[in-house]
Amino acid sequence: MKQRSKAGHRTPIREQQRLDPSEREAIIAREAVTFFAEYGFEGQTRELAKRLHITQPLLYRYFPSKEALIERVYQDVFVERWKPSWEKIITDRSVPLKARLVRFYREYAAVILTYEWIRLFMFAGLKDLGLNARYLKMLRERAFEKVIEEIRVEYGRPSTGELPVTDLEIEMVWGLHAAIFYLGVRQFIYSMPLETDVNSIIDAKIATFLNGFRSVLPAKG
Amino acid sequence: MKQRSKAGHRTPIREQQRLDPSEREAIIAREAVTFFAEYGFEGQTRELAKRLHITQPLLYRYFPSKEALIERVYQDVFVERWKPSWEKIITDRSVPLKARLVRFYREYAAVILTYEWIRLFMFAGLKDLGLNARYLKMLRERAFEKVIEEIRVEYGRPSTGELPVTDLEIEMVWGLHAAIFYLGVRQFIYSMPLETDVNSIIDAKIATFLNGFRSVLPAKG
DNA sequence: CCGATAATTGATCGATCGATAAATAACGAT
DNA sequence: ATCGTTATTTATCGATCGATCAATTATCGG
Repeated sequence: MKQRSKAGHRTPIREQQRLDPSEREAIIAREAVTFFAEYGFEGQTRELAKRLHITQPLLYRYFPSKEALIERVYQDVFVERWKPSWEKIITDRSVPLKARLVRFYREYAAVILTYEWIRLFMFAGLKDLGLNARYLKMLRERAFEKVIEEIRVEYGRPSTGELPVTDLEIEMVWGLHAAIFYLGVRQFIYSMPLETDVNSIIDAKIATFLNGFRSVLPAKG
Repeated sequence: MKQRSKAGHRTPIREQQRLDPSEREAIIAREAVTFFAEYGFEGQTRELAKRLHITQPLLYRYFPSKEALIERVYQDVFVERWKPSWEKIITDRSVPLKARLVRFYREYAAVILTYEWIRLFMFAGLKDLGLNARYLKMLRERAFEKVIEEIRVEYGRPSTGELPVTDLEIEMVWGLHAAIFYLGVRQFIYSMPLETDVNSIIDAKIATFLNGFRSVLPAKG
């Protein structure tokens, strides 16, 4: 009782049937991102195949196992979406510090405050795997510590090379990160629409962040 | 190949066997909390039974379905652990405002910053169900709006009865809540131990929160 | 138009899940 | 002691899961 074409005869309607392997693989990976973001990693491969209008065994021609497909999702979302240019934005001292932070956090927020990113990151964390710890370690090294260094320089304090980042300083940065991340949690996990513009909130948070940071800065060297 | 008693003969060791239904039910519910917090709601009933040293069908004598058991977990964690005294703490004007907030948020944090609470709340959110939205609606009415009202009074502004809570004000409270909640996420979802004392962080957050709140207060009435 | 290649499907396996019913055995009352 | 109640276990069902393999058919070069 198939209905490949409407009236039994061949229809001119283009129903793409056989695709190039590379194209099919990309389509599967793309759909897997939104699928696992919605249902979690226990989402069934049959359901994913249904969304793709293909049969479930076809998935296994392109990915050796469900776990391999999930790894691909991790790669596409958490690795590929990281912009190396962010690190340049933070350290570009031809731009005023506050403007740099605003630009970085706005761009970063635009990437992570999506249905896929937030939910997949949370699903991964609850499943453990250490993926989150690895990602946040990178985030700390490539972004957070640079932010602290730039603030130190701005206020004429010793470099993080001389005096390592303090617990209080890193905690301040975590607090800012928490505020932004939580906007995504409210939207995409709690299903509570935000009543205020995200960029406005970010700007305000950065302002109070910079203000509060002065009280945790190490003494002048 | 059972080993009910060590050497085949009846041992004097007290191996509680038959329990009062009320007691057994309580034990099951208690273990279900930590079990589902660890594995999520897709955790298998057979695994839960193994932890309880009982057989899986016994669970169905006390709970008609797995879903009913999960509902019980929600009740025990998100409803039973709410302390009505918190609302009194916030509104007790014989105590200075800042001291009230510190006390409330410390006590509240002590309840929600646990492995069970944080993870179950997140699992529930990802599964939807509307539980989170319901809980946060209650949190907003019973706590957040009271906090705002007290700050309004402190600074001689119109009551929330006259002038409803503004988006900016509620956003400030969300920010404070986010900072505290995220401490739990870091610990119990990302498995990243905190390097700073929680109460110290809360105190600091409240200080900057109160400071920042003045800039979003409505004009004097 | 034809034949080879391979993308896709149909059929199915083995394990695992929530749930049910009947059998067993622990405990209190008499 | 023994008898009835019922907490608990044993056995099992039906559905569903990830995964495998052989059959099918769309597509392209000649």
